[in-house]
Amino acid sequence: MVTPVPAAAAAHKDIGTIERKARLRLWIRLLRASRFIEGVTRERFKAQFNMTLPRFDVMAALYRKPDGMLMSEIARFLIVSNGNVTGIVDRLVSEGFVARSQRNGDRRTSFITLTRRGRAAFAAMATAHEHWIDELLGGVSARDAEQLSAKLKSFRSEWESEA
Amino acid sequence: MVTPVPAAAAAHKDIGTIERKARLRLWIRLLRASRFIEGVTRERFKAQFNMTLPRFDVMAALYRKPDGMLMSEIARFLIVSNGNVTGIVDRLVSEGFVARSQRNGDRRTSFITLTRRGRAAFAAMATAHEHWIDELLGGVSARDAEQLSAKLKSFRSEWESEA
DNA sequence: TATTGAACTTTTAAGCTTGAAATAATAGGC
DNA sequence: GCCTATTATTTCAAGCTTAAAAGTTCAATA
Repeated sequence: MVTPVPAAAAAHKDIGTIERKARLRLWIRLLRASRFIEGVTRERFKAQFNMTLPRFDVMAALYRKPDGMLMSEIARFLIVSNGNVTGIVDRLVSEGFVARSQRNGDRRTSFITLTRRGRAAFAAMATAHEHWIDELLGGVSARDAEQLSAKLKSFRSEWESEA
Repeated sequence: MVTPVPAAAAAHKDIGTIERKARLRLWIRLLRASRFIEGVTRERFKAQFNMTLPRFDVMAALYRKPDGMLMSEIARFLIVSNGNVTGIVDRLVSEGFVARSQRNGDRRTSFITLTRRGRAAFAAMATAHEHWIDELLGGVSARDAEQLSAKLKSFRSEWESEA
């Protein structure tokens, strides 16, 4: 006959299940926080700079690489599809923020670069953006932010090496 | 004349700037991790269940509320626009996973509920989803996950109360 | 050099997303 | 009972996103 042990009720769920639920909860909260922050920044980019998040992201990627990037490099860096980048770069070109420059030797590809105007516009937006994020993440101490960043960095590189 | 003090070069940036940069770095890493995880889960939902992430999200919201939700409640819970939910619920209705039921007394609104079929489909998908997230967040210990969840929870509620 | 396969990009269709405008119904004040 | 403001939803246009297909160019090799 089985003797009931009320205090051990939690043991009905094994350790794996408890861990799994904890990670799922974390994922849901991460997602909600991301959506919230993206919503706020999207609105402000639109209102103050007439800019969208995807275009800002592409400009941010290009800002780090004065010599330019290939379309596929931008896509990989931003973790989006190639076809996606085509449309966004098209719009940035028509706005005069980026340029496609011919690459001698390979006519399949071109280097995408920020124009002078694009660099200036990005610098202004990036400053504002940095302050918005600082405001929105104000509840996170610099120390926590560093620790968490490091954790996320290793998480990413683990996966990237497999893929 | 200013005496150079090489060892104190970092002091040129004040504390505020350092904190701001740390939070920005955190945000960028959060965003990249989210995109990566969403990419993996999107593929698997499509391949294994012919389901999209937004539809799964709506079903997850409804699963918690057997009595149903208003369109605007779903939108608020998922942090998306009202118009967005209309299209997603339309498709879920046509797939037989959710139903709109008349609400006596207010003809503007209806309660959205999961159908029996929707509940069964969701239960299967949710189990798979939970395991995918567990796998993808395997590098995060249950303890870390709990701590971080708590941090994110308070972050959200601070903001929600202001908005 | 002709062919074949790989690399890179664009196009396409379907679906997601937003913000704003349009619709519809309710509630409250007169 | 009307008028008005409010509430809730849908529609719409523009843009974002993906996966798959198609297009273009290059590189290797027979």
